[in-house]
Order: sequence, then structure tokens, then C-alpha cells
Amino acid sequence: MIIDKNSPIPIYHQIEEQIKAKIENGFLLPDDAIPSEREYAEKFGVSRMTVRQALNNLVNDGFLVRQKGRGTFVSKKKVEQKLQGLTSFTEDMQERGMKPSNKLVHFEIIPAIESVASQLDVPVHTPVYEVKRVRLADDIPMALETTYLPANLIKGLTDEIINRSLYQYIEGHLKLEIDQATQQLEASTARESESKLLEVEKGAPILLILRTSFLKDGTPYEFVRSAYRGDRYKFIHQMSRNSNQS
Amino acid sequence: MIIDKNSPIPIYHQIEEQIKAKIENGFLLPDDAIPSEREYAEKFGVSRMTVRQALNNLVNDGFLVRQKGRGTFVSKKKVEQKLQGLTSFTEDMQERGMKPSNKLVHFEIIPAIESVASQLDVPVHTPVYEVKRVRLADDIPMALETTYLPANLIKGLTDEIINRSLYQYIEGHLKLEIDQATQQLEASTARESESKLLEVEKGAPILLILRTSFLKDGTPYEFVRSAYRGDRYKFIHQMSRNSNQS
DNA sequence: AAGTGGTCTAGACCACTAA
DNA sequence: TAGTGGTCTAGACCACTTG
Repeated sequence: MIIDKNSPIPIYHQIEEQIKAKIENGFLLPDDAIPSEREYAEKFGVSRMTVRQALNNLVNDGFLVRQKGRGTFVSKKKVEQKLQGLTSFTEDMQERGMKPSNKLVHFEIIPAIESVASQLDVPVHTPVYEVKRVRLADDIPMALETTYLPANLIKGLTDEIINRSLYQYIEGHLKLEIDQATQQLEASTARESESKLLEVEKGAPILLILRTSFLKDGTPYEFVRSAYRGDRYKFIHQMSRNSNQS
Repeated sequence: MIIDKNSPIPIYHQIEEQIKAKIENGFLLPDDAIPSEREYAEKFGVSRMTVRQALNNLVNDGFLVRQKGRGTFVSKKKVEQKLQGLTSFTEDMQERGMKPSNKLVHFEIIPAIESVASQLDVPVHTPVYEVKRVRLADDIPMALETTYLPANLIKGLTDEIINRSLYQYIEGHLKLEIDQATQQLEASTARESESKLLEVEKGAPILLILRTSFLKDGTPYEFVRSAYRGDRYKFIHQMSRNSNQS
């Protein structure tokens, strides 16, 4: 382990990366004590505060745990933040080791009904794209997904773009910055029309996911209603305690 | 604003709390610039590094945003974070404006079966508390919840503690630091036994939530299986696109 | 008693932004 | 050019844990 004091990369960041690498490569194992802050400071020829800045970042990222009077230790898990964050159906299935595919049921511009308009924060009857797809995993139906997009925001949409990647079109071509989404999950049972497309019995368990997605400036750009087969899909999700204690 | 240098509470924490209070009380509004680090240092008669530690914590908690060369500003949102993070049933129902209550079905120490043992990362047959409760909202059944806790970690549990607040006992009395949890959500239908306790028809939609919760050092301390009534409960959840860039 | 992380000081130079 | 946050130093005393 060696650092370059003349590098434009901050020293604390260099230290951080090297310790992180040791953890990820297995040179440092869970529950191992790492050298003390003073040891690192001497070894690298830097001040202890600089070492602390590196360690603080690793603690915040969940790689290390401090214990007063004892030392600093490698975290037990660092449960990978995998399925965190906004993922598309395609990304989601790939994470799960399945092959995603689509069947476009229909694609058209319609005037927004009230429930859609309110989610997208536009007046009722504003033109919106309605995209209805059966989502397959390993060629078996997984979900029935209906997406609504404001036509004046997501311009020039074609069925070809949808089949390639909607997110890439929005971020890459339209240069809009996707920020976050709110989801609602609830249990339901398959309606007649859904049961046929999903190839399950009528009344079979369905996981309904309603998602409204926003751009960086807060504009909603997408409202999605997905009906997942209860027998095939589990939604997985991580959350932390300290996100909002005040 | 004034700080007490002789207080056992660290100075940076005192500064932190006072700035946070100003934001929450509306004395500092979103996009407002706060005084510079040097101004704070002089005003409080402390070093700039101490001020920085306070501001860093507020930045990490999402209250402030730094901009190189410009200054430090109050975050736009911070309201959004609501139903984020790990919440108890009690907190969850209160957020939703409902009155939470419990009915203890049973409470005992049993040897862990395989599925529970693997979630809690202990050998099979290790003693665990099993706590089964009907969770009510406005006096109507909302969920059937079964919690498993390793008996050698969560010591001295009584039904009274459970009825008060399990989390407060773990954090306040046992001094363990709760960190994060992984959840699995799936749609199912009510079994005979569940339908009776939840007061729904057999076969009614059920939202199953399986949660494994971890301490700061990565030790799992709790595995919970909750069966929520599909007709009464929706799980709400926010996520951002850039959650995991390192 | 020795070592650890937690807190804190009083400076310093840098890159960046704004006027 | 003046002011800001970003980085860094070389110390210090504290409370805590362990031998």
C-alpha cells in the first residue's frame, strides 16, 4: 500500500480506495481489525485527521465499523446494495438471472383519465402515451405493465424505442435527468383480462406495483401500473434506519 | 444561538442541533445560504474543523447542500424522506393517521427451524423468541405478524417490553445499534388460520412482507413475517436512481 | 498502563465562484 | 480580488477497552 502525495486525487481518497480494495479482494475479512488510525498515519506519513476522513467515508459506506476503545473492524456483511434504486424490468430480471422479453399489447396516444392525469400532474384529457406490454422472464409471463407518459414531455416515442430502452431514450436522447420514483405495492387477485395475458387462473394472487417517476426538477414523467404474478415475483428491497431521525 | 463548551455534549453536535432546529422551524428556508464555516467558527469561538464536522453530518442527513466556491445551502426537499427508512408498525400507522394497537397471540422461546435460523445466521435449533401478534389499525385487523429474535442477543425480553416498544428496548436498553433491513414483498392469499385472525375470507389477497433486520456491525437481530390484508394495506416506498455510485 | 477511537485546535494552501 | 468549501497538518486531551 502506497500513496502519492503529489497526485491530484486527495490522499484520503487514495487511502479509502486501497482499504476498500483489500476488503473486496478478501485480504481483509469480516470482523478483522484493521490497523489503528495512528498506524495508518505513520505508515503513509500523513496526519491522523486525514486517515480519519478516509475511514469515516468507509464507515458511512458500510465497509467498516468503529468501536470506541477497541478499534476499527471490517463489517460483517456489506450486504451489497444490489437491487437498490430505480431499475427497469429488464435490469431487474437480469439481476435475477432470467432472460427478459416483451410482448407489446398496444401503444397509442390517448387523453389522460383523471387518475393518470393527477399522477402525472397534468390537466385531465392531456394527451399521454399509453403503452401496454406483457413482460416475460425466460419466456413465461411475469407481469402485465401499462405505462403512461406525457406526450408533450416524452416527444417522438415509437414502438421501436420502447422495445429498445425507454430510459436510455429519456436520458440519452431527450437529455432529461431521471431522479426518483414513488412506488405503491399492494396485493390483489387477477381479473379476467389479466389472467389470460398472464396465463394464470382468475383470482390468482397478483402483486400490483404503481410507480410514479420524477425528473431532477420534480416533474413527473411516467406513471406505471404493473401486475406481477404472485407465484413468480417477489419484490426485494433494502432500507436503513438512520435516514430520517430528527 | 449559543453553545456550551463545558457541556458533555460535543460542540459539533450542539451546532448541528441548532442549525437543524432553524431549518425545521422555518428560520432557514430551502435554498437559503447559511453562514460560512469561518463565520460560524468565529461566532462560536471554535475551530473551523469543528464547524465542518457539524455541517458534514447535516449534509449527510440531507438537510444541507455544499457548493464549492459558493457556500452551503438549505436543501430543497427533505420533506420527501417521509415514509423512508425502517419504521415500526406503530410508526407506520401513525404516519397514515390511524390508531395502532396489538393483540398478542403468543410469546415463547423455541428452537429455530431451518428457515429462521438461516435468516438470523445462527445454527438450527438455537433458542429464539417467537412473538406472534395481530396488528390492528383503528381496531380493525391489519396484519398478522410473527417475529423471531435470537434469545442470546436480545436478552430479557418480556411481553410487557414487546407491548411497549421493541426497538426502544433494543436501542435504549440493550444499547445495540440498528442499521438496516432487507425486505421481500410478495402477493399471496389467506390461509385458513390467517383468515380467522385477520377477519377476511379464506383466499382473500394478502401482502406478505418478510423482513430481516441488521445491527450496525452486520449481525441479524430480527426476522419478521407479516401478512397484511390486501384490502387495507398498501406499501409505499421511494427510491432514487443514483443510489449506489462508488 | 497502554492503546484505541472521539473530539478539538489554530493554523495552512488549494480550486472554485462571484463581483 | 475576496470569499467559499476542500484538503491537510501536527499536535492535544478525553473516555473507553483490554491485558
